[in-house]
Amino acid sequence: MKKPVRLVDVAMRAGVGVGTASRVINNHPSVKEDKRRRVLEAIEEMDYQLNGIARSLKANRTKTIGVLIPDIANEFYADVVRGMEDLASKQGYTYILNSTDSNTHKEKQSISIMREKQVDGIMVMSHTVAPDMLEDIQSNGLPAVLVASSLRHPSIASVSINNRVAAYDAVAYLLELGHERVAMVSGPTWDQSGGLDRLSGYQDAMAERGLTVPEEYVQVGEAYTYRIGYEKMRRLLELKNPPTAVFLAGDYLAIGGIKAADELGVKVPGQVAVVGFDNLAVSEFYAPSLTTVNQPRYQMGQEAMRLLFSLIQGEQPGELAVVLPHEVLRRQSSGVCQIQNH
Amino acid sequence: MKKPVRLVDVAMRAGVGVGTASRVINNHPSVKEDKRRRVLEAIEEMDYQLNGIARSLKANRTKTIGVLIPDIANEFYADVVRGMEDLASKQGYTYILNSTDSNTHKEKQSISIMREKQVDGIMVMSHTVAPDMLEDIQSNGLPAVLVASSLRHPSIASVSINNRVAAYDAVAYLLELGHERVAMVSGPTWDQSGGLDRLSGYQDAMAERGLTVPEEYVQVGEAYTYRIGYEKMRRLLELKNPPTAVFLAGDYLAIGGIKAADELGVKVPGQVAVVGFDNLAVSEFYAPSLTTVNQPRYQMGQEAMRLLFSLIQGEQPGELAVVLPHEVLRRQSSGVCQIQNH
DNA sequence: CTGAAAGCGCTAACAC
DNA sequence: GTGTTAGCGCTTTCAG
Repeated sequence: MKKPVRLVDVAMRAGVGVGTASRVINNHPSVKEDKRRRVLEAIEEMDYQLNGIARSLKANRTKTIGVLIPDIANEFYADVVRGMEDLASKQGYTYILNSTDSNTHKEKQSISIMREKQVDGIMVMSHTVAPDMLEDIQSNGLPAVLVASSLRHPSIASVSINNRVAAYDAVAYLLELGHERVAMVSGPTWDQSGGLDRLSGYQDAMAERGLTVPEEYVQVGEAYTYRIGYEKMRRLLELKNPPTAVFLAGDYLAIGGIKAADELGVKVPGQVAVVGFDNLAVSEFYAPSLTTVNQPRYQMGQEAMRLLFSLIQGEQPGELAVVLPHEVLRRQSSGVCQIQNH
Repeated sequence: MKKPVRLVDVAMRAGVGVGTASRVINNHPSVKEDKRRRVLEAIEEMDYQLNGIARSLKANRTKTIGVLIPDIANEFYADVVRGMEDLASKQGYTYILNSTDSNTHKEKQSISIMREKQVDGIMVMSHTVAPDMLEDIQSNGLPAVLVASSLRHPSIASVSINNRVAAYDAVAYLLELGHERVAMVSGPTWDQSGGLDRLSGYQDAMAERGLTVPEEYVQVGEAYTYRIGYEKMRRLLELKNPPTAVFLAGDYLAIGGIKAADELGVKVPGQVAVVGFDNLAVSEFYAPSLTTVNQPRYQMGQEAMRLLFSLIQGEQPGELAVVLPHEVLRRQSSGVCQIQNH
């Protein structure tokens, strides 16, 4: 563990001043060619590694983004993060991640840590942050972008899909197929995850067709997990008057639901049609493959990063609230049993 | 965007010197109670936020860990990372993540960036890093831990399972069930992902029973994806003499494989038994539920972080190469069709 | 117990 | 063009 080489050491070896050495590593044009070469050689010989912390202190800029996320182990968010990362690293930025488990306390703490680490901007996917928390962040000069959240605020940048319309489209598709007894397993309706929007979309589609929804046809899930999908679906299928189609507001829910049907001996899509939401990778490979609503996750991440960069650079972004297109992907679980060719 | 409050500002307001203010925020006992209170009040009133960059520069420590990972969007790695994160944040550490796509160039670049950002230690899950790269890192005084890698080196800390034995156990289970025509879809055998070990485990189990393995029974996958599992399985099932059981070295592979069987009208487990590897969340909810080998991913992450912390603190860890236990989870896809109660 | 001051490694303004 | 130097915000001796 030898002590690290500093820029002064390099300059000394190259026989120049630190200023010149600094100019070389920052590509300032005004350095004579031979000196530049000598500095570069010294860097090479001494295996010099720039200290980014010192640079950041001086520049008051860390080239680091803070990302607040409910849970990195959730594929949906992980995909969004990957989109962010790919764009960020292209610009020389890194990010620090914090799984908040949708826990307001952890969120506050994370934001505080990110502030302490002097991140240049914040991505908020955690869906229990209060708007005033964001206001607070922004007013402290820290750019922020809301991602995949249904929270709306005139002065806060955001990237998402239109959850209400997406859910509406999914349910409309089931109705087109001729179903009338369509039930829904929603996600949480009390946070900003879009659960409430999706529920509204469902209700709108039903109402528009003049279909009344029995109370027990709406099962509100506490989270978007396999297990909850399993449990809620089980409850629906054991009704005296079970639905012929179920829209589940997440693919994890939908897969858990199909599993429940499978165990009860209820055929999907034969006896009950199933539509999910998100288009996670597995949905294509589940048996039956899952009809679902695609959210462009990777693209959301990229778009959000683009937005955040313009905010960081003090530009006025063209559109503050970016809404990306969704798409209903028709696969086996909803009943049009076209076997796809992989 | 008002300019941030510094510690001097706080000290001034509290009517003390910066030194004293610094002692207060660092909980030094030697500060008179009234001054401490005044400083704390000033901090509160001015909404002071410590500048961690300045602190890090002085302390030569960032409380940040660098994590090299093939792809954060892969559930396996994401789960490990979650384990790391939970332990790290408990100790006040954050982490920066880099998806390397098992690309040596990106790995080198990531390591360089992490060095520049002065991380206190590195987690390596990326499985194409060369041992000498790690040596190099360590000799520069940067502690590193290899996670879920089959790379072995006497002086490098690591956390993993025994992939060879785990695969052996999985195949042995199929053989116990009476299968003799057992095929395998492996992962990459040329990197350090454990693909080669798992293949060896399979071969050992077969050889031990005196079973010869037809060449076409071993399908080497280029990655652990659904699609590759699908393709390789299809190839196996279309053999003139197809296997009665298939061990696929990852759950994504296995699910893709079951999908292929489903499309070919081959019943799982009726006509072909399937065993996967990893025990990803979906494996329990696939229909049929997937018999698989559990890797304690979350725990691996925690264990690795524990190891890295002791390295960072300059301690001699008890065991440099931690091997965690695996477990064969018997579910539906291998043929013992016990319906589990969820 | 506490204030003053040096210094972490870098960049940029200033002088030559 | 290039060397010198101040200073980013903090911690930590060193005096007192």
